[in-house]
Amino acid sequence: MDKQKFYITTSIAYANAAPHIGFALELLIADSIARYQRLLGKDVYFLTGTDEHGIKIYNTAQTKGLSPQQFVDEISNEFKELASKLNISYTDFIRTTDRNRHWPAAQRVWSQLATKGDIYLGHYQGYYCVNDEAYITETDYKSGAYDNKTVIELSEDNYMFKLSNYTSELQSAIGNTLQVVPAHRGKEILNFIKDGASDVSFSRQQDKLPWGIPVPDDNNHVMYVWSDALTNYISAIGYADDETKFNRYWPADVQVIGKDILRFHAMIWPAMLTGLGLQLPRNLLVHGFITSSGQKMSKSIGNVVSPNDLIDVYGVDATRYYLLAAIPTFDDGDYSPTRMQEVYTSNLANDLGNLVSRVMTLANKNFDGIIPQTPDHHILTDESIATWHQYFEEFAIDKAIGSVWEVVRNCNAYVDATKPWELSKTDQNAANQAIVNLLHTIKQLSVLLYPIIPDTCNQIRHQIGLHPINTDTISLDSELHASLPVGHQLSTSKILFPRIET
RNA sequence: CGCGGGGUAGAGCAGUUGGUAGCUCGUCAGGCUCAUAACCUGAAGGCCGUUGGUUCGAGUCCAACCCCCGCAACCA
Repeated sequence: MDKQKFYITTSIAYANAAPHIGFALELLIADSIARYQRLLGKDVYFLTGTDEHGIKIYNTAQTKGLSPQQFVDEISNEFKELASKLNISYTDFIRTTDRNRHWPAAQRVWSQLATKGDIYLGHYQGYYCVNDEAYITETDYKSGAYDNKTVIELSEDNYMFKLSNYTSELQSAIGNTLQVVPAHRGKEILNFIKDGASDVSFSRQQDKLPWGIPVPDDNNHVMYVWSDALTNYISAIGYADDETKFNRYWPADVQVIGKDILRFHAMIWPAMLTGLGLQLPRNLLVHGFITSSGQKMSKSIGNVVSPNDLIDVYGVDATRYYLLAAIPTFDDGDYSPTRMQEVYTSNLANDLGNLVSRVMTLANKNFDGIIPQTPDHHILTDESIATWHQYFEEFAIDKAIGSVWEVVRNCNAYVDATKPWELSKTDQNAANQAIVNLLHTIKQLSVLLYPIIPDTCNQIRHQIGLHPINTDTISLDSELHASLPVGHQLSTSKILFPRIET
């Protein structure tokens, strides 16, 4: 295997509730990057998964009368179903309850850090809610949410991780060996640790947290979230049991996360890796949150948007398009039914769908769908292709899509400018030429948009008589530049995005 | 209090090193008929948060202030 590797991860979703649209966004960002990298011919390893330990899960399972394992099996499946419904091209799905792959790796990480002296027995001081049987944060406590419950302040033995030892390493890594995208998120972290990072607790007492990975050599303790969940990124690729695989794929090229878990991924995780003597992930891509009609999504407001509902009404690709194109990749974005309808109708049905439809009809009417000549004009310029590449390399998915849409609009303008239906009355050859030029561009679009709306791209390719994109064998250059051969037969035309009335 | 982000046409956003303010959607008016009543062209619409400063000239630099959002460490 001489292909260049590309390792990309999403965060692992916490398996205590049904999938949220925010996680759909994260899956899609990662998926579009993974697909793009495959177009470049790389051997892409795309990891996602679920985080299945912790007191919340333990308690929720009890409430439902299920064992914790039964419960997380169910939830984990829901996440897998969402991923397949969204057409996510992941290559691996890691679960933190996986005792064959994950536990040994997490325990190995622990032992190595302990041997190095980075883990010590210290004290956790904080709040604990007796009713919920859960540790809570000071912020939670002060928020008022626990006013009716019994909250005690406690101090107990916990294993701590010497994050404080790694302050200077983190400071020199962020923005260099570890790129935080967008860069201002990195600044946020640097600012935060400028007076030094504090140690974090790595374990909880087994009697209070019965659902987790045992700490090596101490039965009274169970791993707390950081040492457990963060290691998924290396446990999945064989940190404990497959050195060859591990050496091939680590370090990760991109780790996609939400802004809520930035600190853990930009501080604790790189510190752990440094302690283990491993390289840091090259990029940490931080996306924002989705608001619902301008408001924070919350159950109490009742404005939570389910990714499944969107897919049911608009289809996978329209959902993918909305989340990737209409939500800025690096910032918060808004979802509203009105905007969804607008984006669907305007961009997908009118711009793209109608373009394909009108060109197919022209091709059938003018030369029975049999390609009569080769293109002589490029609507898609090399410059546009370069821009597309650049945005994908920068992970600015929304901008990459925007650059392609310019081409779509240029195609529509080109149809109107050349007027093949009029030309054909006086100069059939010129009319055919314009149509061939358009078909060639549509073929190119089916490649450029593949990372975003893969099904649609393959449908377009089917209509113009081409095989689906096969990223195992693709050569991006020839796929983009080779024209449909003279004599090539197009297939039948079909509406890509039917109008949806609401 | 502190740190980070943001305040630009009705809405959502771009605006590189300072030099006549752009894009998408929406609105209005034309054009076209190949197409999913789709497409194309044009127009209207902005004291670029406020005030002061630097400059021949600032959305773009400096200062102060106002408003919105996030973070404020164990939230899995």
